[in-house]
Amino acid sequence: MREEESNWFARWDEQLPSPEELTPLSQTLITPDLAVAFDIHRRRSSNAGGSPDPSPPPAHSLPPSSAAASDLDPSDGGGGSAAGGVDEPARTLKRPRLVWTPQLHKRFVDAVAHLGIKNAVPKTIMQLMSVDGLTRENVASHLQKYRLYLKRMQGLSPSSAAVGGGGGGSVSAADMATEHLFASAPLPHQFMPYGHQHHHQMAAAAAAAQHQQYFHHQQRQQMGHFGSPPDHYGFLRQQQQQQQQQPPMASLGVNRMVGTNLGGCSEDLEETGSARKVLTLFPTGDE
DNA sequence: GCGAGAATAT
DNA sequence: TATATTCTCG
Repeated sequence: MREEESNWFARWDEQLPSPEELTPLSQTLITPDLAVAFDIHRRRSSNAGGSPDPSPPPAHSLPPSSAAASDLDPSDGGGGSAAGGVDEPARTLKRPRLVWTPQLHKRFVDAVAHLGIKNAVPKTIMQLMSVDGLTRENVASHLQKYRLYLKRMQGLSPSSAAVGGGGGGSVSAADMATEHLFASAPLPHQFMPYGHQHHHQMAAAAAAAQHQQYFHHQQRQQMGHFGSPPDHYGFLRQQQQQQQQQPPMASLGVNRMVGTNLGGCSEDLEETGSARKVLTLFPTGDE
C-alpha cells in the first residue's frame, strides 16, 4: 500500500480526466461565448521549464463582435457598458471559489512531494501542477491549510488521526473533513519532518527544469485543467457535454503533450469516500 | 518589488 | 467550512 514512493508519479494519469472531459477554468468562469468573443485563451502559462508553449489557440471561429455577455460581469454594475470595460474580462471577472477536488489535491500533494518541503512553495507548486487558471494564491491558500493538516498529523497519534477516531475529541469535524480531502492523496512520508526531503536538492529554478523530466511521460493535453468542476455551475455541465464532442478545444488547454503518455499506469482510483459523489466527474456519458 | 507565510475576511 | 483576500515580513 505504500509503494508509491517509487512510482507514485506513475499513477498521475489515473487521476487526470480526459481532456475531453475537462473544461479549462477560464471557460468555466467566463462562458465559452464570452471567452471566444474576447479571444480569451488563457490567463497564464505554466511553463517554466523549457517549453514556451507557443501554441496560441486563436483558432476559434468567434462571432463578429456581438459579445452578448455583458451581464456576465458583475463589476459592470448592471449598467450595460459592455463595450466599454470589457478589455480584460478575464481579469475583471471574479473567479468562483476554486474547489479542491481530490484529484486536484492529489496533484498538489504530488507536486509538493516531488519538490520536497524546501521547494514546495506556492509558485513552484503551481508551476508543477500546470493547471490552467490555477493561481499562486490558490496554491498558497491551500498550502497553508495543507501544512496545518500535516502538522496535525504529526502532533496527533497516527492511529487516531488516520480515521478520525470518532469520539477522540482531539479530532474535530474539521479534521475529518480535511482528511477526507487530503486522504485522497498518498501523503508521502517524506513530508513530516522538515528536512527529510529526499534527493530533491534543486533550487526553485531547477525545479522548474525538473518539471519537464518530471512529467516527461505524461505531459498530455489534459495536463492543464482543473480536476473536476463541481456542478455548481449548472451551465457548466451543459457546456461540458457539448465540449466532450468538440476536440478542437484542446489548444486552449495548456502545454502541449510531449507525445506519448500513459505510463501504463492504471491503478485504483482512490475515491474519497463521499467526495467522489461531489466530484461530479462529468457524467458526459462517455465514461 | 516579489514572493512566502500567516492572519483575516467572506 | 473552505477558499479568498489581505497583511506582514524576508
